Parts: sequence; C-alpha cells; structure tokens
Amino acid sequence: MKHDAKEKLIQSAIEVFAEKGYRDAKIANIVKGAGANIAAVNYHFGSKDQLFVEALRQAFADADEVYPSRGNLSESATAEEKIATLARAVLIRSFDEGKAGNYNRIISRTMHVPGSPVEMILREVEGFELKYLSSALAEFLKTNSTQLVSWAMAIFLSLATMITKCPAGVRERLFTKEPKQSQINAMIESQLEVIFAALRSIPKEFPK
Amino acid sequence: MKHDAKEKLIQSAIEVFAEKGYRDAKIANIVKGAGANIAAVNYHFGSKDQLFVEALRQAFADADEVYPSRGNLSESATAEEKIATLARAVLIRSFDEGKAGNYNRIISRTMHVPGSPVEMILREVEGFELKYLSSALAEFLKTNSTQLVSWAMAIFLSLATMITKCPAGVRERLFTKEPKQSQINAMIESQLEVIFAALRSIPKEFPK
DNA sequence: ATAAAATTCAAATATTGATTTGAAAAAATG
DNA sequence: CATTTTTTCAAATCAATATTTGAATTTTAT
Repeated sequence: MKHDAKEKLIQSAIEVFAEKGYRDAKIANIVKGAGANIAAVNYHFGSKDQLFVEALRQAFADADEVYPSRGNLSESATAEEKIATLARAVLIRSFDEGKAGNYNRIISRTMHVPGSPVEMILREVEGFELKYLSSALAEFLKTNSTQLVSWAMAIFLSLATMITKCPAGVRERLFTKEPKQSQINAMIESQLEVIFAALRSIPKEFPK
Repeated sequence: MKHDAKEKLIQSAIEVFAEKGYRDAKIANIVKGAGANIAAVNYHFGSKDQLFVEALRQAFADADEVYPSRGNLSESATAEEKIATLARAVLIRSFDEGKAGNYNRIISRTMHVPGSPVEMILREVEGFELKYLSSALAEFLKTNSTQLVSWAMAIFLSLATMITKCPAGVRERLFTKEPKQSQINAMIESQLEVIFAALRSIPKEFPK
C-alpha cells in the first residue's frame, strides 16, 4: 500500500521521540520500530530533522483529535470556560500513556534546551495552543499587560503539564498501580481547582 | 597552584552544562572555557560523566551557599515557614542569571530525559532538597498520604522552577529589560502567594 | 640540583550515529 | 510483457566528538 512505510516511520518516530527527546532518539531505533531499513528515514524524509517536523505535527494532530484543545466551545464562551476546556484537554493528554499522550511527552523532552536544530518547528506547533491560551488569559485577568499574561501562561502551563514533567520518582508515587478512568477524571478536576486558585491569586498589577 | 586547572574545568563545565544540558555540552567547549587542553577532562576526571557529577555537586553547593534552601530556620519552625523559605531560595536562584542560578538551569536542562547516563547523580543531588520539602509538605497538609504529598511536591516544584523552565518566548515577555532587585523581590513574593494559594487548594483526600 | 611525579599538549584513535551509494527487488505503467 | 519508476537493502562513507597516547614540560620532593 502506498505510503504505508512512510506512515509506519512517522508512528515509530513519534514513540521514540516521546521517550527519548530529539537528541537521544536514534534513527536506528526508529527504523527498527517501523520494520524498515536504516536508509529509510533519509529516503522518505531527507533527514532526521524533517522527520521530526512531520512526527511532531502528526503527534499534535493525534492528540488534538482525541482531546481537542478547544472542545466544541463557541467563540462566545467565557474566558473561564475556554481556560477550563483547554486545561482539561492538556491534563487528560498528560495522563494518557498511549498515543494521545505522545505530543505532551515530545514537547516536554525537547523544549528545555534552547538552540536545538528543531526549535523552530517546536515553537510553531506550540503556537497553535499558546496564542489561544494567551488571549483567553488576558480576558480572564481583565488585563492587556503582556507581562501579566505571560506570567499567567507560565503558571497555567506549569500546572497543566506537571504530570508529564515531574521527575520519575515523584510520578510513580503519585499513581496507584492502575488508576481507573474515574480516578483520573477526579484528579483532573482537582488539578483544575488548583490551576484556578493559582490564577486567581495573581495580583492585578505586575510587581514593580 | 594545585588543582587550579581542575577547578577551572569544573567552573567552565557548570556553565556549559547549564546552557546546553548534558548531551549538547561539548568537551571541546568546556576546555576552551577553562583555557585547558582537550585531553584535560579525561586526565582530571576520567570521563565526561564524572565531570558532570562533580560539576553538579559544585553547582548545588554554590547555589545553596548564596541562597541556602533552609535559611537559618530552626528545627522547630512551622511547616509554612520551611516551605516559604525553601520557595524563596529556589525562586531567587531561578531569577539569578549568574553563578548561583546554574544549578537550577542544569537541573531543568537534564531532568526531562529518563534513562540518561547521568540520571543517578541527578536524583541524588535533587534528593537533598526533595526529602526536606516532602516532610515540610506532609506537615503543612497534615497528612501522611504519600500520594497527596507527591502531588503537592509536583505543584510546588512546578511553580517554584517555572521561570527557569518556561519556553524562551514566554520568558522574554515576562521581564522588562533590566529588572531591578526590588522588582525581582516583589515578583518572588507574588509567586509565593501563588504557590500557597495552589497548595491550599489541594483537597484533604486524594481523589478516588 | 636532580630525580620522580604530575600535568599539559598536539596528534592519533575509537565510537557513535547520520547520511550516501549503487545494486537488487518490487511496483507501477504502457 | 517489457520498461520505467519507486522502494528497499547492506554496505560504505562522513561527521562529530569522546577518549587515548606518548612525548614534552612543569612541579614537587629529596
């Protein structure tokens, strides 16, 4: 079937990048996961960089399809609704150990080293959600201070992605063996409370 | 002078690891920064791994000397005081663009890829502060639920280290050109409010 | 001051991992 | 079916970087 190989490569790449980050992901691993030859990546994509680009786009699409970051909200929804909906999507993704969780994992394994060859695409794909978030937060805080909004974004993102990011030791202690979906949902709602408590405690004026 | 070269290497390594993380830090860069020969790292430390070990220990010592994570609190201080003191230390370090900020930067650039060759030492050094934090949080939350405490730790750490970690674009918008120390102090106090607001919103029981 | 030990150096080597190559196989096209 | 195009393959190459070497130099100890 046409492009079957190409798609298998993207899928395998998503998994390896999610586990290892960009730098520590080996092409040898990726092709093994796809049952392909070592030369396949360069044949189909030209380079590891370009494969990363496609993998990241696909990972985002996979995540956003299952848990769309804007839900089915209308434009007229309140800022609070938008923020809660986005937070739920990000949180549920970060609890997802399967396919829909890969986007969060890739981001959290690649965003922390500035100046990497893949930084541009990373910013581009992140941008989808960040712009939306930033306008919802400005509305929520009733401010147009860039500083205040950036601060709120940092708080929101820290708390919404902390599960994916927190050190392994902490993460293991957080979960029971097999958390049921109902427990995960309860945790998400609690974390949502935490996020709003944090956002509401942001002062009206940026500290001077 | 004895060990002068060794110390220069550690200092240079701290800076390069803080900027690039472990994987992207090049020995060639490190020795250049120390005015030493390319073979110096292996002569003095045996390998890049071992140099990382010493650099991380030293970076922590440097940070903790300037901003000690336990301040000068007595054992009998309240949990709230302990948490606030630790938070201030971590926050002020994360605003420090100089020597005392390197520890936070190294951690945030190396902790996110599990299974790296340096993971063990990373966990060991992190442990210094994590154990203390975890007992203070247990006391603050009046609980001995491991899950609840781990959750609180993740929240605390996310909010206390977010400055070092948030994506470059966000970080730049957060600061004015040259934030004065007084503004930084004000930001720290505000962020402390955010942290406590978040911690207080954690439910008494872990979600079931 | 001299011998031994420690350190520095430029060059060589080893290793890892990405990319290229050219032939073989498979698929598509007419 | 014959030919052209696409895809796969194992092996070769290339590039980056960590590590080793052995000679030269400097430092330390007697």
